[in-house]
Amino acid sequence: MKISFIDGGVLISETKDFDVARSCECGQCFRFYEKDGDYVGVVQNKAVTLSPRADGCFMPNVSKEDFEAILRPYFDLDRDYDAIVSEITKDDDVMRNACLYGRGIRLFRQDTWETLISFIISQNNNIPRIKGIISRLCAMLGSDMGNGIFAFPTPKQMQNLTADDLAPLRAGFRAKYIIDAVKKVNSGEVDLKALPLIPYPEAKASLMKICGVGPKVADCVLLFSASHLEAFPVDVWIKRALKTLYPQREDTDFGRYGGIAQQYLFVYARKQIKL
DNA sequence: GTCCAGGTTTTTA
DNA sequence: TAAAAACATGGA
Repeated sequence: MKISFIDGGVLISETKDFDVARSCECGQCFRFYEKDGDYVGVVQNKAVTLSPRADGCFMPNVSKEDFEAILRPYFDLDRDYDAIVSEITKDDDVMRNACLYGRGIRLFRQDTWETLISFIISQNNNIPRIKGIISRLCAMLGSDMGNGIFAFPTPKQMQNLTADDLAPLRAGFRAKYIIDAVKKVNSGEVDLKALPLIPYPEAKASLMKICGVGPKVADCVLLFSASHLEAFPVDVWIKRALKTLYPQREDTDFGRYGGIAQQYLFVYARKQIKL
C-alpha cells in the first residue's frame, strides 16, 4: 500500500484491499452515502470523501495531520489484509471463494457509542431505513458542525430522553432500547471504553446487559468498534450462508480474524450467491 | 393487502 | 427449555 499526499488530499494506492464501494456498502457503517461515484461520510465529526479512481482511493481536502491522527487509524490502514486473507483461506475452499468475491473490504474502526446505537436500530430493519433514523438522530440531537454535518449525539446529549422525545426518529419499538443504552452508559453500568481492553466474552456479556442488545448486536459493536476481530455476528444472511456452505459445521469460531471472514461471507451470501 | 428487513424480548406450550 | 409471536415502520 502506498500513501501519497497530493492535490491537498491523500491518495491510497497500490493495494487490493481498499475497495471503497464494498467497504462502505458491506453493512458495517451507516453514515456513508454514495454521491456520483464518491462516498461521503462523517468521521469524528468531520465530513470525509472517498473518491475511487483507477489508481486507488483519493480523499480530497485532508491535511496530513488529520490523516495521520484520524483517518489512518479509522480506515485501519496499517493492517495487512493480504496476510489475513491468507490465514483465513488456509484449508478452506469456501472462504477462498468468498474472499475472491469480497476482496477490498476493510473494517472501519468506528466510535463505540455510535456503533452501539446504530446496531440497536439495525435489528429487524433494513439498511436505507437504518440510515434514515441515524441521520434524523444526528440532526435532532447532535452538534451542528456546519456545512450540513451533524455529529453523532453523545450519551450526555441523549440523557433523560423519553420515548416521546424520540418519536420523530420513527425508530419504532427500538426507541426504548436506545433509552436503556443511554441510561446504562451514562451510569457507568456499561463501560464502553473498557470493551477493547477486556476479554471478548466479558465484553459481549457487558453489552448484553442493555435491553435490546443480543448476541448479534453485541458482536457487531465488538467487531466494528472495539477491536475484537474474533467477534462473528450471526444474522439471517450468515445463518443461510453457514447452512448452505458449511452444512456440517456446528460452531461459529472462525479464529482470531473471524469477524473479517464474516464480512467476506456476508457479501458473498448477499450479492453473489443470493442464498 | 402482504411480506420483509444485518434481532430481541415476551409470550406460550 | 424451546418454539412462536410481537414489536414499529416503510418500501417492494
